[in-house]
Amino acid sequence: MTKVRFAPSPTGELHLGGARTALFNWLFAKHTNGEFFLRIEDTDKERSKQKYVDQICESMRWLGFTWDGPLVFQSEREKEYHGAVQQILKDGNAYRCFCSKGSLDEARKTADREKRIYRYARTCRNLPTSEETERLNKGESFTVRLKVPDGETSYTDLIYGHITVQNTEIDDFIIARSDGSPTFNFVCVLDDNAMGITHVIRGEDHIPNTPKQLIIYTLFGFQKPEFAHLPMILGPDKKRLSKRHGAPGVQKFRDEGYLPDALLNYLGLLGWNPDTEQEIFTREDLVELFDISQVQKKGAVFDEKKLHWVSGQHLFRLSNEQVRDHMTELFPDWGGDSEEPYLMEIIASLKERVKSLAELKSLSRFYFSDPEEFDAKVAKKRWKNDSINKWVNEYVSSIEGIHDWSEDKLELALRQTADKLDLSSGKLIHPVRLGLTGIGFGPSLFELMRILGKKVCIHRLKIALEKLPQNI
RNA sequence: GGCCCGUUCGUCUAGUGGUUAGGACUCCAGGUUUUCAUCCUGGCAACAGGAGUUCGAUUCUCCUACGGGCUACCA
Repeated sequence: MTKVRFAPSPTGELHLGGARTALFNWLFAKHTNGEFFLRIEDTDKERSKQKYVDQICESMRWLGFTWDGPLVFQSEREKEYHGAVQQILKDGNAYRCFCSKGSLDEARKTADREKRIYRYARTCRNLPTSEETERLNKGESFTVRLKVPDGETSYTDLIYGHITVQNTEIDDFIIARSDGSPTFNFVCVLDDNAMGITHVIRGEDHIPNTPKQLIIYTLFGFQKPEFAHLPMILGPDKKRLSKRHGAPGVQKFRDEGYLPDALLNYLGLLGWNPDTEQEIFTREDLVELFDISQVQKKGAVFDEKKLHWVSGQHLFRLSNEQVRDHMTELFPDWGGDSEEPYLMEIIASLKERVKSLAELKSLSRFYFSDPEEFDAKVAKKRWKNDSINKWVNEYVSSIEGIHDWSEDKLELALRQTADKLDLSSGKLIHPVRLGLTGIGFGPSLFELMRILGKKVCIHRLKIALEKLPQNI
């Protein structure tokens, strides 16, 4: 059975890049009927925060990425890591390094200045046991470095293909810091092995780490997983979208009213495509079609305009009830104490003209309260002079007598009024819309009038007749 | 600097040793619509450059350029 994991470090909220890595892992797991785990990489105690753990979990839930088994925290596995460090030292595949941070920094700077390639000089690689014991007894602090063997390391990436690195390019890297805590490349292997991970799917930025980790797998005799590296998500400047460069967190998209499935759809198509001309996919479609070998190798620029479009497509494919559920989840106050059927009418009239839940909320305002003000630009264009008052008044009189408050009747009344006044219907429709909603766009006038009801319409038009002429 | 990776319209992408290089988003024009949105029609717009292989390269190879990642006692 395939087992994959998403392993964020809780040093920030879940951002787009992380969300996509999680998505591809999740899709891969679901597509292969495997398991998907969530592991919190909190070995960096300085920067890891509980707040971010909570935020990441919340975002994962919002996206619908439920994980199998318990949440794994690296901070809870220190004993295992410590044992492994002792083991690898005992095996002679790692050694204690007494070089100070300061002297290493110095060596690095010197190499830079002299335009040489910096490599750790392996000063401590073959220290005589006596010297090592002596320095240990003196209480000198040390790190533990891996003894990188000669030769080369290669693997076949599920996305990038064969990758080979000469081991001479790999430093004897540190696997345990001077405070005894293990580093990423070491614990990553230990955990993936312990969790039985079969496929490591992560960002392209980990490609250089993979040979290091492969060496550790070999040294411990662990079974190696498959690796797949995902290209980066780029900003408009083609630079990696990262936290430092203001990568938006997943929660921002939720707050702006994007549906999780829309975000998933968009993110899925960013760097992957199932070789069809279809663009809109449900979560189930994605699971069914996902194939990691079709993932693109180059980074992809994030385009919010297209996400916006995808979002609109998803929104109008939902039933009115589904939209209502999303609205009440995101905006608990939305709709106030309005009756269910009223909300359904509202959603039906708006859902295909908006692209996000936030837009729906804002456009629906006039359904719940009288307009507080009238769009000045529209007023200037549509309510130019006093004769508008006369026309609107005439229409109000004509609809006051309507008992069957239907769109047909309302339209008939309007056309008759317009005829009587020798006007094109538009001359009357626009001012009436403005008076009723305060804005110059929205659903069909007669539809929104029907939904608002007779009493509200007449009331609002009377207010408008008083207020709007003041703006002329 | 070194190592690794990449390069088709502005963006996301499809594609083939011979195609009018296809689709989507954006943008523009027109149509529908009482408005907006939708919808429909149309338009702009790409194989990074050079050499080689070949009857023929966007497609295969090499080089260059450009872009990205890594180069920590971060992950």
